[in-house]
Amino acid sequence: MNSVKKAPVVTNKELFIRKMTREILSGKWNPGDRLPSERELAAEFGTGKTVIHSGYEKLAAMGLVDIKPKSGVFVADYMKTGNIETLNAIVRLSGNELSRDVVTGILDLRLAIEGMAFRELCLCRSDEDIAHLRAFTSVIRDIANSAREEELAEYFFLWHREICIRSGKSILALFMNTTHDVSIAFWVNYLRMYGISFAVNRLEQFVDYIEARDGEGAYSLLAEGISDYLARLENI
Amino acid sequence: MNSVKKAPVVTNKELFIRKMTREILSGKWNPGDRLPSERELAAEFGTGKTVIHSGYEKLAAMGLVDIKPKSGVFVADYMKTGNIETLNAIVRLSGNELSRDVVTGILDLRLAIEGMAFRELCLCRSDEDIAHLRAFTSVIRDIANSAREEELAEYFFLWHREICIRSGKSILALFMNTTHDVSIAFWVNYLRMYGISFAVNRLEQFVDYIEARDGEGAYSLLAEGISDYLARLENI
DNA sequence: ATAACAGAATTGGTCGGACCAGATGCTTTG
DNA sequence: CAAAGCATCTGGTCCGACCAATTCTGTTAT
Repeated sequence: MNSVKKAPVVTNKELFIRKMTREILSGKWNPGDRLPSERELAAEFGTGKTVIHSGYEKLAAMGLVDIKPKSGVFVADYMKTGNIETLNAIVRLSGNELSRDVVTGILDLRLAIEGMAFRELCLCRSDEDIAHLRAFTSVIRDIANSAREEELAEYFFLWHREICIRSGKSILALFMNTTHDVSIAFWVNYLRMYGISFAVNRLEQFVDYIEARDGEGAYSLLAEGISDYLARLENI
Repeated sequence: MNSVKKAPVVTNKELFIRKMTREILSGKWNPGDRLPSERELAAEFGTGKTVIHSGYEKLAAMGLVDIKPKSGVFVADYMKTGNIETLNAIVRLSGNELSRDVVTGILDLRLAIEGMAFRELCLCRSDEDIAHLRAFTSVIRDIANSAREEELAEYFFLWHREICIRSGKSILALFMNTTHDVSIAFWVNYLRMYGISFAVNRLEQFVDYIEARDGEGAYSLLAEGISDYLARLENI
């Protein structure tokens, strides 16, 4: 667990992005507010204009900021006009501590998307699909005790993405990918709450349903698991 | 409200991005291929390294390219690791001509997400919600004949996004936003196929269902509309 | 007094070249 | 033959200058 990790150099660009993200998400600025010009901030940070510009571009990609060319940079109404990257930014900032509203929303979505994937997969599954999923599950079980928390969460994410890929509806997989950061935060929480062996057993139950082509069964298991998770959150 | 993003002058950066996007999506490069270094391309395009770097960053955000710091830039396996931005990039490049697979996938997703929003909204709707939606519908009807095709599509997109916003599940709205470009392409097609007045009448029917708190009715109308659209596509 | 207009100031967007540090690969060395 | 050392390659950051569109401001004409 010797996480020497990087962190040796924090660039001005990164510093600027972090500061603005924090200020915007904390509500220091309101949607519609005009932010300081690139030149002002460049002077304040003691850097060139390019650094600030590049940072603003990144913030715009996260949906936190609205750049009006030759006019100014404004705080976006990110809850209305934001995208999934915005959500990822929020998650990154708040670590694994998500508000219950956000968690509920995410899980509703997962149920909608992954539920559809389960149903489709049950209709079109091949023996090879089953074999692959079982092998995948075994791998997870094997590394369960040696892997780091986030690493394990990544595997669970990949397992469920595999469902979307093999369902034949590749768009669903693209959607799963966009929720990557959020999903990792969720799985870390989930694994802490239920324990690893419970979670792995769940995966095997899913495969059983898919093998039996029981789409409704798989869906119900997913729905039940999610509502139980939310109920536990209530009690905390 | 970003409607028209005309580029009066095509910058080198934009030129570079377009060229690479075209080459990657056309299959000239294969996933995993190493792309030319920033310096090489800078020389080829007769520009500085910053331009290429910034362009590569954009391509990475679109999920088309995988940047390995201090090592190289590689073509991403965008169909597996891409996100919705990738899809938007594809749509932008291919104009409004979408493959049937993509359209089907998108509509499945819309049904999953928006269907959930309709059901939720029917449970929690206020009189103010109804009034607002009716007013919105009227506005669309009024401008129907004077607005450009894309402009009108934008309004239909915003109307349906409003459903997600007012459903109370703000995450759903964020998801809708990420599919903006794709959705516009869809609506342009839809309006050509069914005509404007039919489409506007649909909106009013939805409001009627919401007012009656008939979530299943709204869902069925949406599902039936989508499957009819897909059936018509078959026949072309 | 007000409206229209010209030009100045301000804004984001682009650009090229310089420097940095990590990754790579070839050469030398034990 | 393998390991250490070093030259060279890579992307990442940064600066300062220039460009063009927008916005502000002060003047002029009605």
